[in-house]
Amino acid sequence: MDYEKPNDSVDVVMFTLVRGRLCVLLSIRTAEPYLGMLALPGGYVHINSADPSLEDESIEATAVRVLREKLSMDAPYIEQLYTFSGRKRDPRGWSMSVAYYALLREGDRSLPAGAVFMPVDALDSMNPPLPFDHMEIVAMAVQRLRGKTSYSGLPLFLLPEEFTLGELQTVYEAVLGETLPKASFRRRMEEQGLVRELGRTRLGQANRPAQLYRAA
Amino acid sequence: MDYEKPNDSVDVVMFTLVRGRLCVLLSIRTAEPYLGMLALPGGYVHINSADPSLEDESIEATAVRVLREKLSMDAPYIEQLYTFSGRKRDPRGWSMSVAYYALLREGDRSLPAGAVFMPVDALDSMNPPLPFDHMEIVAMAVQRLRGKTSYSGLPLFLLPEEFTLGELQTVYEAVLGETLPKASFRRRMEEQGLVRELGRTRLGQANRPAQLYRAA
DNA sequence: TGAATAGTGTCTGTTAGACAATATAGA
DNA sequence: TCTATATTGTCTAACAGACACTATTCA
Repeated sequence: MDYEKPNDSVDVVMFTLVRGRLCVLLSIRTAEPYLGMLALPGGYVHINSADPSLEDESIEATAVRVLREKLSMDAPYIEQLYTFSGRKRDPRGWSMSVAYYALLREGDRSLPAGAVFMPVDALDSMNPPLPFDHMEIVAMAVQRLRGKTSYSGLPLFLLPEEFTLGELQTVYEAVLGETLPKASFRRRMEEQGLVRELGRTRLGQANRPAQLYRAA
Repeated sequence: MDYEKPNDSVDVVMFTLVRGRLCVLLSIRTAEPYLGMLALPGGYVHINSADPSLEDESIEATAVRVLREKLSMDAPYIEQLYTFSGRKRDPRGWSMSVAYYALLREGDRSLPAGAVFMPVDALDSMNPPLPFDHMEIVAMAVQRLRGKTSYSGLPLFLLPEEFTLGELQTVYEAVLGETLPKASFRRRMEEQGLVRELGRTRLGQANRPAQLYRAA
């Protein structure tokens, strides 16, 4: 194998909720190109044939390591999104980036310096826009998240471990960008067995207390 | 970038129908490792910073080139599946393979020497099994194909351009591995606007002739 | 008591599948 | 006419959304 090889890296779209809005984590770049600009956190794959204990087990391990090293974060959900490639996406030359998206629970948030949560619906009007093809990556991640939200319990990873059905519905609505009928939503959560009732309630509000649930 | 880099390659799961059965294309390996064994067709990404006209525009272009060069085939549909990675999947060392799956129309078939179409439901009992992690790749491709089949017109790419609704239903059933209710199937194709009636019929059978359709 | 949200029940239009009746070619 | 498949129509059970009624806490 003496041919030229692409640069292999990982980019992560980390979603979370901030005051009920769907946000992605952006990080200020500390190296060229685009030094100082906000971009998706990412990094190179680590390989070390001399000492395999120092290398990434797989590209997903790279993604997990990037989140841990650069942001001290451990996401409860991470999934491969798509692999972006070509000469033009990175000024350093032909590159391949395996994009992942991850979900972080609302409130799990001790952001290191240089990182921000940006509302997804504000990205379009961001100026300057995200470098590389990161806009495209985020767009695909949002599309995937919405798609899976419509038939799965994925948004459960955006909430604390205990939550009410009202809170869960609010999260679904934030992700999908539309309101949902209450009765149908509750029926669906029950019937699909996505949640488990705890038998405790959340008091302190001037209304009937809500049952607490966990992901099933 | 003076670190070690993974070997980047592409593997393609090419689906087609042979006598109504869903098959994948396997190709006899002409190089080590696993020389002489049946495996998914694949190849390395071509990069050439000296002469960009010789290089692959993207990893998808690599997949298309592999099909063309090694098999003289041009698939009407190709889509990225997943990226597999790690040290152990290839004895040559840490590697990354972007897997694609493609659909070929039934009948478009002038197979080069060393290539075969293997029924998907025969793969489990293949001995020796496919090398590398190709079994896993095919399994994921079948899963993706079935998933998309249940809500899209993907199997249209497995048929000749003109077909009857009966033929189309047979293809859906071959892909999904289950029979479908006729009336519902026809309603769905019409309502989702997946097909267009041509106004011509297919004669020659001892029964009422069927209308011919095309993908809409 | 009133406000606010939680939780539940009913109704209705839509739809997927079951079933079967009719249509039309060749043998 | 008979056989085989095409095509269409009807019925029904299941379900999603609309709507609204009841429940329960704090102010």
